[in-house]
Amino acid sequence: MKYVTIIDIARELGISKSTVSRALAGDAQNVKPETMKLVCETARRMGYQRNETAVNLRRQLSKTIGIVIPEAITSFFMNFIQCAQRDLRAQGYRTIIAVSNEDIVQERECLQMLEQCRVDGILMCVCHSEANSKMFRNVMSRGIPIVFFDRHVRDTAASQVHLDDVTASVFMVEKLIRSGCRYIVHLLGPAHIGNAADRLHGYREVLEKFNLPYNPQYVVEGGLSAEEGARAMERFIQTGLHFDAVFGFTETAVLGAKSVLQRMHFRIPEDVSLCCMSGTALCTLVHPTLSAAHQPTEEMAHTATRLLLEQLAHPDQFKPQTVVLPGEVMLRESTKPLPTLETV
Amino acid sequence: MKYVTIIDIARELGISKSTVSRALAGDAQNVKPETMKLVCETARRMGYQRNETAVNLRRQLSKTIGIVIPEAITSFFMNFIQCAQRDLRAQGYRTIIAVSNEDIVQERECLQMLEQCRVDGILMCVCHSEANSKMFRNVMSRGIPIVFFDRHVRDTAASQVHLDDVTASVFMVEKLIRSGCRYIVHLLGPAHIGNAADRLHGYREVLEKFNLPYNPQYVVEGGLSAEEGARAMERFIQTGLHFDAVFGFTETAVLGAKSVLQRMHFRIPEDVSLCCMSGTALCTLVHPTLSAAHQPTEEMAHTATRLLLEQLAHPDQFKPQTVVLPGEVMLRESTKPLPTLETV
DNA sequence: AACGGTTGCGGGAACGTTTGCAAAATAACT
DNA sequence: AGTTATTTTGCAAACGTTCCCGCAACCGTT
Repeated sequence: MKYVTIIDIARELGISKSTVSRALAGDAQNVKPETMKLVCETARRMGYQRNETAVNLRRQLSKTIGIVIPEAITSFFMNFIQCAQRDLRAQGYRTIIAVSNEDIVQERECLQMLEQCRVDGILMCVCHSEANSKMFRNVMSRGIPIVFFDRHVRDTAASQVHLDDVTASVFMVEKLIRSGCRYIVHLLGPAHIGNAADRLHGYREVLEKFNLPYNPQYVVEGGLSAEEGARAMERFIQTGLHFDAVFGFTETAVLGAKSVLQRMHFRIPEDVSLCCMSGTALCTLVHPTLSAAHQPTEEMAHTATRLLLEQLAHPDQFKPQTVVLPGEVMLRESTKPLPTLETV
Repeated sequence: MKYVTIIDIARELGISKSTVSRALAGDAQNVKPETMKLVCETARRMGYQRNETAVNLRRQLSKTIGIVIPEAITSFFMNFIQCAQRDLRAQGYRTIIAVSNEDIVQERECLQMLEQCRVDGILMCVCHSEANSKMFRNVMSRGIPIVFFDRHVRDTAASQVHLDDVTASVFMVEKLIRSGCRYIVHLLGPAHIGNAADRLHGYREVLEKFNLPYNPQYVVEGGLSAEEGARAMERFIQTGLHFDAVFGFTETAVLGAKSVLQRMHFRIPEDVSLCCMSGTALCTLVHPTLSAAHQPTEEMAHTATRLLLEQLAHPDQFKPQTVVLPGEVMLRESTKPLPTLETV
């Protein structure tokens, strides 16, 4: 039950706790090599484990970074966390994860909890592009830097890193059209997620470029979950409108749509091409494999932690930065192959 | 940068910090109602956020529970964490997540980190059934209770909660046989995961029950990941042995096998039935949907946290307990339907 | 008017560590 | 040997809480 403290070690060796502290900190400037060795050895022998709580209280910082994510189902966030955690641990930071469950009230609670834990900084993926922005400002005004990732945040003085949604969706929808699709359903993301507008924008841009008519009936709220996606698909099918492709805001919703289509014996991709943004490893596990634009998860995590660590290291010369990363589009079995150059 | 402390509040009101502390703690016994209201109001007004670090140092505990998981890809662990987190927060506990990446060295580091953070207890899913058992004993001897979940741990004095692997696999394999399968491949889990033996045991038990021969060539190491599962499937197919079903240790490996089969135009379930243990929501997203025995994730999380909290509340009267939960078998499209009673 | 009981509050030590400053011990010079 | 640098050590304060202990003020009882 009782942990060994530096005082125990000091008593054991008949020296002062200051010296023990310095020795364990490896302060070669101020402690004789022999003493140092002696202290370190007895510390190991006695099973000393430094009390981080005391250190944090003394140092007035926690060496802890909070990570707030909206959900913990998609592997994207899990991968992100793992990457970020690795980078942060390398710099001696712990992490504490908080899940907002796509709920702005829970998101506020998460932030408050992180503040009480005196985190030094926060990596955050918001569940609403503006709902909690005054609270974000509050937190930052208390000197806790926030870096937003993945989802856009409207007018903030913080750094952000996210996908180039417009370019990626333009790329993706263009592929659909070049492969022969003309009637493309878009499963729209929720309005409160900023990226939804960008992805829709990309979709419309391509239609315009190819002189195809934009029909709002082909844009349906697809939600985030597989269930919502499935329901959206069913609703669209009931309209009786002809379609030959589905381009979705996110993977899970499209997978929901996919089940519906397959259950109704649509052939993929012969009858309907399927593709989405925000793809993860899941896309390669389903059948047929799903074409998708992937977030550069690792790069996003590296960039976000780098921005945060830089801000922590030099709070004075901080300039908010928005890093936009290119998505990687992977064409798989769920979309028709592009015509070869010869046939064009 | 500077947080408001109880001393600031005390100074503001011209009273002592003791009173402030008591008032904020809601100690109605020892503080006059008016004082209490006054203090709470000024605290809110001044934006007071209690310093958890100081509290923890003083209280000699951290109100923090560590959760160690082997990976963060499967949604099982994510769901588990979310459930556990909810239960723990309800009791005023924070959680800190550590991922061992299926590596025993990293697992040790995780534990050490948690000790340094002075966690009050640990929920743990081991990556090896015995490799770190002396360290587990060490941690527990220091008074930090551990509850192991999901994966079996050989001879430990700690509480455990896991699936009834034998029964669930018996049930699953029986379904295969009753649906007409005779040549069932088993994708075996890694030897260092205790559950693998139980699941294999269930598989053999059913064969015996139905007087079917046990052929070790039909049992192949399937690993944990989709890649390993795919490779295992390929290797088995190359043996040229006839098979009509695959029963896998885990979902991801079976999904890997599934891609291989589908790419080779095996029809599922007409040519090959597919099913697995450790199913998650993923099973319903793939096509055809995958029959699986599901872990009762929420129940497991509830039970594990309950055991841990009980042990924390009454360390003296602690008796290690092993709770074995029944799995829920879901038959989906990847296995042939059972013959109806009339036809039997 | 003196007493015991309650109520509300303040003083101060403690939790384990770091760190500025001063003191002591050692080394390096005259 | 004496002085000055230099290295090595110890003292004590601080971080923000909690909580034991004691003191005062008030209450009701004899």
